[in-house]
Amino acid sequence: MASQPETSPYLMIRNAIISQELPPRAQLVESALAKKYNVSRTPIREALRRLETEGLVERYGSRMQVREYRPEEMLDLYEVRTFLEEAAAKTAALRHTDMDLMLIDRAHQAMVTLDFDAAMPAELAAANRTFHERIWAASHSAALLDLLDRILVHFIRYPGTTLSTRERWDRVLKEHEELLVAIRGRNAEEAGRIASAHMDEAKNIRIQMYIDAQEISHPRSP
Amino acid sequence: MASQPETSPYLMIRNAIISQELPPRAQLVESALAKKYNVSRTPIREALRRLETEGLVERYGSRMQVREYRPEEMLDLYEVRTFLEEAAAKTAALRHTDMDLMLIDRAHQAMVTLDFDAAMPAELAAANRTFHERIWAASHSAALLDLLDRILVHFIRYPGTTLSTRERWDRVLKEHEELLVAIRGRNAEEAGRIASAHMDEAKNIRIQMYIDAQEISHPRSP
DNA sequence: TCCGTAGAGAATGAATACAAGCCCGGCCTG
DNA sequence: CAGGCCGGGCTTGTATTCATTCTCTACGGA
Repeated sequence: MASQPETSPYLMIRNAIISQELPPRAQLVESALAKKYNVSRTPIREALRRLETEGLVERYGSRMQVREYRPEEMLDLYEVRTFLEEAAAKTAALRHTDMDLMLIDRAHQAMVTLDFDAAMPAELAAANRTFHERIWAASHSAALLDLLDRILVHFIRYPGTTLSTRERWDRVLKEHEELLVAIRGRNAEEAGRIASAHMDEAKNIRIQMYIDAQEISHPRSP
Repeated sequence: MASQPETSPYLMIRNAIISQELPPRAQLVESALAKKYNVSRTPIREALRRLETEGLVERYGSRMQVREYRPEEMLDLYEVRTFLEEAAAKTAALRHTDMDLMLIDRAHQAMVTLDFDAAMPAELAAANRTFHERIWAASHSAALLDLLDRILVHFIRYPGTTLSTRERWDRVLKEHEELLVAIRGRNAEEAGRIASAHMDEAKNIRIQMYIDAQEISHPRSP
């Protein structure tokens, strides 16, 4: 099976979790993983510990398994992310340099010129992610970046994107534009307000996606 | 030297860093630490990795050393903590249960009845910490608690407390009282505003403490 | 038939052994 | 004398072996 040690066990296990090859509640047995990835237990242990501190893996006693999210955790994650995005927008408004503005603007222009119909969903998501990343960077706060990294790890486990309709995409562009203007004008309160509302929308779409998924798997009326 | 394996190498190294026994930029050599704590390199490695993800230890190439904070990082940490405390207060206002309120109130009463002059600074700090922890708990957000844990790790490395004068202590009590009222009234915006202002004060005191320390070690006029 | 216990097996935790890379110092040459 | 190259030792990374704990199963007795 897997034989070339191209990447670290950490990344391989991480990818296996994200791709659901290792589904939630899957048992993570060191010796089995060691055999699968053709390394000894030592690097596997290290990878599992790291994944544990990231929160992708959980221990029950001494056994470890892939962490399973409950629906209400998704809500928590979105709410906390909303607070962090608000904080990043406020701080970016106060601390940004001209170079930061240029980078944010470029990311914004890249989104504007993207052809929604021709682009893959992953491309849309990546462009959107870049825009947000550049705002985080403009906050020049290592502590804030650290927390954002930590919280965003959990988002990669949710499939799909909240940018799937043209209507939503256009609204995102508009809100990004407003956010950019507020940051450029060093209007921290306004930037924070816009960022917060922006994330709230994403949260609501996510909730709707979840409800729809539930309806499909457990239809109320046949 | 250190011979009884009472606690984990992780905690022992951590304490050594906090107590400055291992000062900033101290080289962390696995074999040396293993010998010092009478364990093999394996648990030492594990401890170092964990401390690395916590941000207390940093790697330069493959070598590891105790992380050194620059003054502006302290500011970042306080600002981010302020955002998180604001978020926790807002969320606690919305989500608290009656039990949460009782616990917060008890922590508050414990602070009120503490005799400022008789108490040790560590006692004052601990009582204050408990009050804040109960508010975090009342947010019922695991994600928020996780981020608070992560950011607060860095605060333990700063010596002293911002509660050293009676005037400050009384003001803290007053603000806690207001915060408690806002949370009880489920007034999220007000609670967030109070918590934010409360942390801003602590930040400013911290900055003043830093300036004073600088003045002493590098006096401007002899 | 069900409960309790004992034992075997497997999993993690720790220690030791082995491999590879890096840095530093000394030596040699231009 | 200066600069570059080579070698040795130290440090981290990985593998392997040993110890301990925990669970699951099977058997025996009430």
